[in-house]
Amino acid sequence: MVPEEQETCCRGAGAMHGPERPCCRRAGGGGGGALVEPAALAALLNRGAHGYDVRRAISELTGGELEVDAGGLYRVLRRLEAEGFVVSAWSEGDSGPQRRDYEITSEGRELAEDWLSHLRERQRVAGLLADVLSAALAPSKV
Amino acid sequence: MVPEEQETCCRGAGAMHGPERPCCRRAGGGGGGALVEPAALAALLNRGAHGYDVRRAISELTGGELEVDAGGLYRVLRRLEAEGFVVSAWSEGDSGPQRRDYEITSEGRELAEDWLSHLRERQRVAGLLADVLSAALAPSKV
DNA sequence: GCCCACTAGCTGCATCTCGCATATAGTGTT
DNA sequence: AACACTATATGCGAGATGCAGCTAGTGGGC
Repeated sequence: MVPEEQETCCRGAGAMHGPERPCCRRAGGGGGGALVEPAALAALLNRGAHGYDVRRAISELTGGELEVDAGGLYRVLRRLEAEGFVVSAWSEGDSGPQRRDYEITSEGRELAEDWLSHLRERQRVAGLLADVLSAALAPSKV
Repeated sequence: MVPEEQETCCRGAGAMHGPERPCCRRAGGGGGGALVEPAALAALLNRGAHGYDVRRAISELTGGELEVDAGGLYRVLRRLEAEGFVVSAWSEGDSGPQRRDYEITSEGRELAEDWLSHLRERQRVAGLLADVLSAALAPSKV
């Protein structure tokens, strides 16, 4: 992993650098849409883990393209638990800082399926709009 | 008065149906990411028009898949003007309610190009995450 | 005359996600 | 002791969106 070229305007879900173009700047909030929650679910589908590990898993599963904020991830995990999509328990006996082990529930699995279709839909709409934009930018090149 | 049929979840940013799943519910804010601005730019690239017409144009260009909120659209247009990406003028002489005609500037065209690559990137990331989710959901079906 | 629908523009308000900074602990290293 | 790394968590502000509501002009039905 050699991230020398950080051209990616949306490294995480909206990291940017150039204060020039608002198009990128506007990725601040929901810029790319909700990504952390589905990413966390995907990581937990593979295997139960604690938050810090989930973060690493997300990075690995996506080839380092999705680096989620740790704070945000913990928030998402707590919320998912409050809504019954994951369960957690303090992992005891280990040395080191306390860890909270998460596991996905059957409801969480259903939620992941919903996310899947949702993401496909989002992908489709983004492509559709991109095509429209592309056509509008180069009408002569039809 | 609680609206019984709240089908609307992400009608604009990605049509959905299930009212239960928070995956859809969370489309409230940045749910599908910024779409109104690029859509407005695409509409104005085709031809200058007033806001209400831009809204119709967006709907038509996307085959009715993207129905943006009128209020939000006006807000976006005003902001785009404040930043120099479009210009507007009150259209006079017409009967009926006052209309503000918008036209895209050369800077707006550049912005649209940025949006294009941004959308392609977003499309790619959404697809990537969808693939990861898909693989995690059906590991046996490799 | 009165009410309503449609076009047209605009403003609040609530909600959601995200990134960055910061606080807390425990453990191991220098 | 100071520092780095793991691990969890909270505070704060920014952006984008949807919904409801307000102003105004025009025209149609009762």
